[in-house]
Amino acid sequence: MIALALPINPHSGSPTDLAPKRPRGRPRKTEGERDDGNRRQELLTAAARLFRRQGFDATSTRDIAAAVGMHSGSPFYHFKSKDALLFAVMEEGMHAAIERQARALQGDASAAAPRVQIRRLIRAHFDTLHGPGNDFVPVMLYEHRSLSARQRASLDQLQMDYESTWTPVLDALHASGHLRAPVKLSRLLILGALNWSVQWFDRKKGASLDELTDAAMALFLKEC
Amino acid sequence: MIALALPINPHSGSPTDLAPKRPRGRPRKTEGERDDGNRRQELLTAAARLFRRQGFDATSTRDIAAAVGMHSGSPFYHFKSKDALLFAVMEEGMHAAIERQARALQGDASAAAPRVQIRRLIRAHFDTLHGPGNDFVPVMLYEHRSLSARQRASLDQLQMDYESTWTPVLDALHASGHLRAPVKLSRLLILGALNWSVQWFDRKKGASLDELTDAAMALFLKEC
DNA sequence: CCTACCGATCGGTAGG
DNA sequence: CCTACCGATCGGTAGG
Repeated sequence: MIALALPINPHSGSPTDLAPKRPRGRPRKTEGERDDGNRRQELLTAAARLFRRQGFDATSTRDIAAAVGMHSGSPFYHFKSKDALLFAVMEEGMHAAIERQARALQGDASAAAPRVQIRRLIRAHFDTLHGPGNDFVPVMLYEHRSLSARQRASLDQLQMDYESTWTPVLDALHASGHLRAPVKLSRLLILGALNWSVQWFDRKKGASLDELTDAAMALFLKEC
Repeated sequence: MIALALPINPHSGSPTDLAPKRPRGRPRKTEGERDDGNRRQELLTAAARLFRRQGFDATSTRDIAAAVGMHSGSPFYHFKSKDALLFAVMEEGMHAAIERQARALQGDASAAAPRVQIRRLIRAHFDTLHGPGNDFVPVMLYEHRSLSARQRASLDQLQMDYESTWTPVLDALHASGHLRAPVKLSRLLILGALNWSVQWFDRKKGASLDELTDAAMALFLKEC
C-alpha cells in the first residue's frame, strides 16, 4: 500500500524527512484545475453550498475562501477562475448523479419490470436533488446559464448521458400502456416536475422522499 | 374625453400652450417607484427581457438604460433601486398571469367539465411562460432568490392566489378518478413540469404549445 | 497558500 | 432625464 502524502500542514514534516520531496512551486495544472487533494475538495463542497444558497453571481470567491478558512486570493491556487470552479461543481454533480442512477438499476437492469425501474430512477433522482450534502446538481439546475458556451456543451453531454437511461424505460411503459403521452415530451415533463422540487421541497417538513416518489408514480403512470 | 398629456418629447409643446402645466421637478414617488407613463413601461419590458436572458446579477442597470436609449443614471429616476425594478417586473408578470388565467376560465367557470378546465389552465400557463414578449413570469421563476424577504413574501401571496385556482379543479379530478396522486403534491409536480419548460421549450422548433398541452393532459390524467 | 495590490465594473446619487 | 462622480466590491495576479 502506498502512503499518500497528505499536505494537511506544510510545516509538520521534519526537515530531515527521508520521504521524497514534493515538487516545489506550483503544481502542474490540468484543464484549468490544479490537483491538491483535500483542500480542493473542500473548496468544491463549500462552493456548491454557497452557490446553491445565494446563487453564483451573488457568491464571491472571497465568500468561498472564507468558508474553508483561506484568504481571498487562495482559491485561485486551486482553480484558475471562478468559472472553472462552477464548472467543476457541476461536473462532479453530474458524475455522482450518473453513478447513483447506475447503482439504483444495478442487478436487474433488464430483468425488473419497467414500473420498478422507473420508480428507482425517480427515487434516485430525488436523492440526487435532496440528499444531505447533495448541492452539486441543484447548482447545475440553477446556474446553467452562467456557463460559457464550451462549458455548457460539455455538461449538456453529461446530461444527455443521464437522461438517456430513462428513454428505454419510458418506451417500455408506453408500449405496455402505462404511459400515454409521447415518450420524449414525457421525459421532459417528468424530469421537469422532479427538478422543480428543488424550489419547494424541504427535507425537514412535509412529505418524505418516499411519499414524493409515490405521488410522482401515481401522477405519471396509468394503472392498466 | 380627457386628453392625456403624454410626455414623449418635453420640448414639443409650445410655450403658450393652454393645456394645464405638468408639475415641475420630480414626480411624487409611490412605494419606491415613480410614475411616468411610457418610459417606465419601456424600462420594465427591457429589464424583463435582459433579466430573462442574462440573469438579474449579470444584467447591469447600464445595460437596461442602454436598451431603451437612456444614460446610465436615468433608470433611477423611474425606479429607486435595481431591486425595485426586479420586483416590479415580477409583480407585473404575476398580475398578467392571474388575469390571463381568469380569462381562460371565463364563462363556464363552474359549468365546464374539470377536464376542460384543467386543459385551459395548462394552456394559459404555457401562454404565460412562452407567449411572445412574456418574459415577466419566467424572470420570476428564475430570480425568486434575488429578492429581499419582504418582496418575496409579497410575491408569494400573488403566487398563492394564482395557484389557488387550480385546487378545486384538481379536487374534482381526484374525486372522479382522473387524478390518483394527492392533490397538493399533484399541484406542485404539475406546475413544476410546466414551469420547467422555460428551460427547454423553443417556440421556433419542436412541438407547439397545443401539442405540449396535449402531452401534459395525457401524462397527468387517467382516462377512466 | 498568503500578502498586497490592480483595474474594472457596478449601484447609486447630487445637482441641474 | 443627463452629467459627472463616488465608494464599494469583485475577479484575478505577482511575488514570495
